[in-house]
Amino acid sequence: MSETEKPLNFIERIIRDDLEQGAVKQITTRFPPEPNGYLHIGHAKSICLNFGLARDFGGTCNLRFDDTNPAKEEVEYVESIKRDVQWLGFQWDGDIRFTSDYFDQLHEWAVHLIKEGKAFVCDLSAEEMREYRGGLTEAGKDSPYKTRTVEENLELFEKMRLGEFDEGACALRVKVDMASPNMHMRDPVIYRIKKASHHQTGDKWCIYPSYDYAHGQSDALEGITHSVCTLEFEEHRPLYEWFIENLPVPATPHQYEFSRLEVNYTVTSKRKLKQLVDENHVDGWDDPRMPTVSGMRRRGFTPASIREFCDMVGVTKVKGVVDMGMLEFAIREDLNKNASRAMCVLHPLKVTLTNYPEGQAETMVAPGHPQRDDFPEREMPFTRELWIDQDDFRESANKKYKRLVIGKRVRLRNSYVIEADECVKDADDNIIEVKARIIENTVGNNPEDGIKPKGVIHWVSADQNVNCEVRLYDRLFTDIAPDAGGKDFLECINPDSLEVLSGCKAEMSLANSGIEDRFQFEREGYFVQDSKFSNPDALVFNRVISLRDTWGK
RNA sequence: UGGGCCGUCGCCAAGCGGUAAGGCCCCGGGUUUUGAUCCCGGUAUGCGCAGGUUCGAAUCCUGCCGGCCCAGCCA
Repeated sequence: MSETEKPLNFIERIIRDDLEQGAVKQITTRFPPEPNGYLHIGHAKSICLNFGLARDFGGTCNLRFDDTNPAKEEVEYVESIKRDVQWLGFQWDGDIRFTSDYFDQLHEWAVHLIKEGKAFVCDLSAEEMREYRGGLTEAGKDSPYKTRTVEENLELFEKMRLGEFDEGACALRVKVDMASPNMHMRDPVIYRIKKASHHQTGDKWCIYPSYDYAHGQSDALEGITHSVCTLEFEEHRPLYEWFIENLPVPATPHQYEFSRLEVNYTVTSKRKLKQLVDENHVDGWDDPRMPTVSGMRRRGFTPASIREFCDMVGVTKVKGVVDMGMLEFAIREDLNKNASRAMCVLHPLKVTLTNYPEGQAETMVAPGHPQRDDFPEREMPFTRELWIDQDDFRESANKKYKRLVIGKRVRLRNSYVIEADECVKDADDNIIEVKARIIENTVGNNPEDGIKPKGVIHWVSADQNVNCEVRLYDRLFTDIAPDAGGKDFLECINPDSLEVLSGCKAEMSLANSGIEDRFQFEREGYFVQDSKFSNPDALVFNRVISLRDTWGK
């Protein structure tokens, strides 16, 4: 019992201690995406972490859009993010929050900092500011505008707010320490002019708070106890704390950092993902090959499998790259347990059973799931002409090949054992038909002559089946680290990442499947009915993931 | 080169001074009307390296080495 308990990660341990020591009564976390792109697998980890923490420790988790940069943000993104969070199985506490909800308070506190002599309006240009900031090894120097009086700063800041200055003409900066070895402490900008209308506040503002200034204060306003973010914000923590100490905020949240999730053979950079979409390398943000939450949804991943994957990889401060195989394991594990089985022939090859009467048909019955009895049985007609997969027949083969070979037997899944006699070829020497015979009385029984077939193949009646299109996906990139420095990730794109198969033949039970229904096409893999291209008259299935294959096709 | 952080099996990851969990991958074997699933078994005398403290060190100390991040009016 206790030996199977999962050890707590470092953040869970901090929370457990805070709760035990009474540092906090109840925890509140938040997932704070910027609505400037679609969520990807890395965000999924953050979502699972933040919402999971709240769930496991009896707290709550907010969804807050960090919308301080109207130039890059859009409502389309906030809508997709809301949908993705819910699809993943989480519900935020109360209403959706926006950092922009706090613009008034944030502005008021900026004025407060000015009055305290801790903030000033700086007229340095961006380039000048960079020069004054100094370098990694040398201290920066004070802005010549740092000595402006409180009154002057108040007046200038008000003029900024009123739109009297052009973008970039000046910015509000906080007086921290130009000599700090931490670059973020060198009098950072907390308000800048951006004459862009905002998706939430419209044209009310033309000055917007910076992330560093807005984030911690928003956390404080929402009563966030544990503000969890990724490693690159580690150096921002002293600044985060500086604001909390220097402003009359209602709470004292604390920031903790963990390493972001990366998966090999893919990219998780919003910029690159957006580029793939904008330059049409993929079919939109929800292309089934994309590592976005919407792409994975369309690909056929289940929310549970993504949660399980995030759980498997753990939470640490170690930068690492998780093997794609782990993600594949998570979805296979879920679908193996929960997807109903079906047969679908991807590359049809006709088999004519010469000893089976024309016009005759019997009904074969197959379990919906081999290990579960709560799935309804499937019925399928068996007829003289069938489809099997081209890969499942060879004129001759060595003994390792366990499928249909001339002169040999094979079991048709859930049906008869058959033996091949000959094959028919076209003018180009392509095999276009196999002539075979059923072995009598082998449905549910082994052949009476004791010659058992080596293998089992799937099939579909050539008379009654469901025609469909099947889309096979492979990894979007051929390089194990398309994101790694130096290379152009676009050149790593796998030209064969999508293979569209039309004229596939599926068993009749798939005729009434619905959008996003998932199946295991036996011996092939897991498939989902595509939410974009599939319709009742033209079914389209996406391969979520192939079956584990230790033989290698 | 200033500062911050990180180095335990091919990949994730436990371990918090008492003698290296687990998962993925991989390799054997068993069951099987899916070359799937499932079930058994195997895989670090060693924890970046070198010293030191200790009866005892992945865990403590010292010094190195390696990697990542920071000089946006992005988040």
